[in-house]
Amino acid sequence: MIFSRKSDYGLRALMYLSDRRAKGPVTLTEIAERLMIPKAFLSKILQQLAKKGVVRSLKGPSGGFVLAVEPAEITLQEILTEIDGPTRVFECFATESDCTLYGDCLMREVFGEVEDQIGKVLAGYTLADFHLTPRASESPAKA
Amino acid sequence: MIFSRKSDYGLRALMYLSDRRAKGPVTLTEIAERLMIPKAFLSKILQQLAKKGVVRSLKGPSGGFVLAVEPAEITLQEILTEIDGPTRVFECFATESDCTLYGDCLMREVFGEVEDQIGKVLAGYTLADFHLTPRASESPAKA
DNA sequence: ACTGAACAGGACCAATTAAGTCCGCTATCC
DNA sequence: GGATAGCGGACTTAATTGGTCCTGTTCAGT
Ligand code: FES
Ligand code: FES
Repeated sequence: MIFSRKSDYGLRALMYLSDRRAKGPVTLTEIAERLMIPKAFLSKILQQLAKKGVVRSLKGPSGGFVLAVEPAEITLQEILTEIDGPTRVFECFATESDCTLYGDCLMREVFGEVEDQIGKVLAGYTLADFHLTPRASESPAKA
Repeated sequence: MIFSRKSDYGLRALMYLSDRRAKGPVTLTEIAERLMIPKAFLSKILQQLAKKGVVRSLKGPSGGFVLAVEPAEITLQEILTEIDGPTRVFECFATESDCTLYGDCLMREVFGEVEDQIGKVLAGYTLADFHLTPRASESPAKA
């Protein structure tokens, strides 16, 4: 699996925050319950995203998390990289006498290409493209 | 890491076999030593490739492994799939009430696209494109 | 100031998967 | 029939991922 469960959780949490930004901070507990994500684990993920500036966290009563970026301004690639770190494609273990160690093994080129293609796809989507349960639930905020 | 160490080992072993096919079977021991791969582990990998028909194994004295396909006829994608299984990109854990579970979440589309792109790159190379130590060593077979 | 609601962060544990080993078995060549 | 080479299943170890816990710290409301 290229992307971890952590990414799944984080991404969905961001969708949730995206959907209800402008409604004030949302608590960890709410997100975790609604999205069926282990609370303590999600806490870590959001902390991480907070440090990267993707979300902002407010302490104290009536605190919680709010999205700190415009949904249309952050790409899927950025999100997944913040959560999982850069996508490592392949690491060669060749030592002297195997492969073209001294220089220009084709492998490096091939896997670089793979990495680029992945990046290109992911950079083509922003958080604004994604929504949770677009047809069900929700309070009638705009309807 | 998308591709495992197993893939690295297997791929390099295939390069090795590719370079010296037509020189008769090569023993596991030789490959393992030359390529600095744990012998017992490489054994498993080659067994697996033998079952898939990528290499052929000959038992007994003067046995060993030979490539069973034309290097130009097998793509990188095929090789890596035989070794690591299909590349899984993402698995969503959404349950009722998160995401568009009921149907058409964009995620599925995005990650399908990623998978396609990876496949496309890897399918563009064949084993014939790769060689070990092209400039060093080797007996003067064709030189 | 005090209380209680929230997040912060470090240490820790559990589950899964990847990597690697062992050993008795089978086929083959001479 | 013995030495040589691969087979295959069970096993162990190491690494990564997923997840918990507990002790802070911050802050709104009183
Ligand atoms: S096979 Fe690893 S660098 Fe070429
Ligand atoms: S976020 Fe998982 S299916 Fe949509």
